[in-house]
Amino acid sequence: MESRDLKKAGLKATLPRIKILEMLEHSTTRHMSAEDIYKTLLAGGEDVGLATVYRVLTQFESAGLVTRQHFEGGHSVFELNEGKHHDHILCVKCGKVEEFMDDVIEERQREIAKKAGYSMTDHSLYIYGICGTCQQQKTE
Amino acid sequence: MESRDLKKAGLKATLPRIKILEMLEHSTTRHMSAEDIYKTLLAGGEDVGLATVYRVLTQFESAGLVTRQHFEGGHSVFELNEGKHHDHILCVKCGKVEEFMDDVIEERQREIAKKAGYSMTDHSLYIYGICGTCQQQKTE
DNA sequence: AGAGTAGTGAGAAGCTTTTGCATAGACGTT
DNA sequence: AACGTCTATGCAAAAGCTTCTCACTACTCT
Repeated sequence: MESRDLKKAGLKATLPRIKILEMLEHSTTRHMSAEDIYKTLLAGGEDVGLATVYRVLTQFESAGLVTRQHFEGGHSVFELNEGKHHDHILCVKCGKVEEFMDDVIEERQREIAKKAGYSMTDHSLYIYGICGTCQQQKTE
Repeated sequence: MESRDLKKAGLKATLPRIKILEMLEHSTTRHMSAEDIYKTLLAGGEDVGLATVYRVLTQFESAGLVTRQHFEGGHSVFELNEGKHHDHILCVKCGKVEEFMDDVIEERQREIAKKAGYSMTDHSLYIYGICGTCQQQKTE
């Protein structure tokens, strides 16, 4: 039952919050926009407002349950925070998103920040490319 | 004279384009938002529209004269493209932006993309932190 | 049950960026 | 230098994403 996770995060277990958390846990697409979540909930017969979805996601982010990814094109997607940090590689053709994790880069970033006199709080790394599948379809 | 650069890029040398290019070349802040540029031009007595600034910057980007950086918070900044690729480190307190370049990371990214079956087209790396100056002001 | 507090939905508002359209301007040709 | 064409511009309106406002509902605690 997810309500436990919510309580643990200091959030009341309300219906929209439970539904959204469930959706993030069970969806096949790990990266969903607020709009995606909203539409899926509506399609599932739930009666939520888009504003609530944004509110809840923002709360989840503050609570550390979820991470917000700022993709290009001005919209964000959210993914469940499952402890392990990672970065993203995305296909510019089909929009597929994969995750990866590299200790060399992580370490190197820390060094760079230190050398520049910064105390690093966060970082974001996106690799853009064309995935294997899309490379085969030589359609342009 | 910048009009030569513009022609070389296949763009007509119009006043707004010349002014914007000059601004990018001579500004002390290397990273300017469209709004920044627009306001500065107005303050300088030029009569341009914000739409034109966006249009011109987009054209400059296509022509390779300028690079667009997607910072968090939903707005972009532009910087003159001077050949050398680099990434950014920014202070979350004062908003300062610095540039850095690290071959280890560049190389590593290429490897990661290849391992994932992608042909890398681009990447973006932002390190967020608190800069030296802001760390000293212990105002929370 | 009642009072107080927190959460919600709907729509309006905010921001950045883009688009439509009539006018102004650049460039090659007379 | 003037002309005609075709592109570029400015303005205002629109679009897309996200946040805010507010009346209302649902919960909590006594």
